[in-house]
Amino acid sequence: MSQKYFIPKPSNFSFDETLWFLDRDLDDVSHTVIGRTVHKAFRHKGKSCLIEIGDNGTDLVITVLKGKMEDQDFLFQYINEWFDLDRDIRPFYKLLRSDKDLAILEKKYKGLRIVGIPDFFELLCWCVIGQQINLDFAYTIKRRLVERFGEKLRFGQREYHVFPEPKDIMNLEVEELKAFQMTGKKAEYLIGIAGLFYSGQLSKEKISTLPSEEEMLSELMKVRGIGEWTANYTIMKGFRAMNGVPYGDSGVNNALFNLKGIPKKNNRAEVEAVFQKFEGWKTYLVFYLWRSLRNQVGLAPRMPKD
DNA sequence: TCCCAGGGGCATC
DNA sequence: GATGCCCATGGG
Repeated sequence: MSQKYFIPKPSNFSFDETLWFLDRDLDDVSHTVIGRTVHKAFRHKGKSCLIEIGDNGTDLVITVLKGKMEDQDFLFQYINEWFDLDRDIRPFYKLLRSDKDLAILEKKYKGLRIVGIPDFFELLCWCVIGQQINLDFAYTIKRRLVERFGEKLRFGQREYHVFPEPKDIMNLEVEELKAFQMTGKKAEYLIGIAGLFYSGQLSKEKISTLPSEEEMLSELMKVRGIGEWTANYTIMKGFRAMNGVPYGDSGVNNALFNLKGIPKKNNRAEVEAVFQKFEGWKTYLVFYLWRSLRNQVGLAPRMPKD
């Protein structure tokens, strides 16, 4: 008999939007969407397991498909962070309604919540890999890396992968990582970040205890390979920060061009002016703007030419 | 051929 | 602090 857990769904939460985001038309090795469920393999306290998350109407239903999950608190906390469940997002919708260009985001994507990346090491690796290249290519590189260095879990006909641990990356040579078609600099950053995690100089606990988002940003930006964009992306996706804005992000720029006609370049002041009205909910606005770039699964991004 | 992708480091002034 | 260049690859 497999273990099952239930987490009540909060109001203003759309599991379908969550699934849409996890799937999109991208090839993310970190999880697998099957029907109206998502499968994910991860490691906790040295043990690996595979879980399925589904929806019975009133609850999220978590089934442990393989391995054992003895730490229920960890599991619930993980899913809470992953799907941003314990947040009342009504104030965000109130702010959206106050902007005539953005009000449509509530109507179209009601119940969409931020989908995070709770594993801090995975998150930073993903940031570095994704810098400056298109998403399809970034997911391809990540898949190669995970399939090569991450633990494999087989269940049924499928093979799942756990993200590699710092010790699996820290002693690699730059040339080994360059073979995955990343730049030499990115290879250096990944190896360096893995070393910082292994030595304990960088950890989720350490960043979590900082008293403000500003201090998190400046601490993160001390790390080689982490600039303003990555630091903001990191506090958004890994620390549930509410005012992270990855300025310069092409997705944000494209969305604000589509919705508000704001230029895509040299637009810092105009972009800041939009976000200034969303104090306390800036991260949510970023996420909804990204959502607006794609319609449904399988459809190409909607990005008008200049 | 050129520019852009969910950038960042570095040299140079 | 701002500016320009480099990195590597795929797609338009």
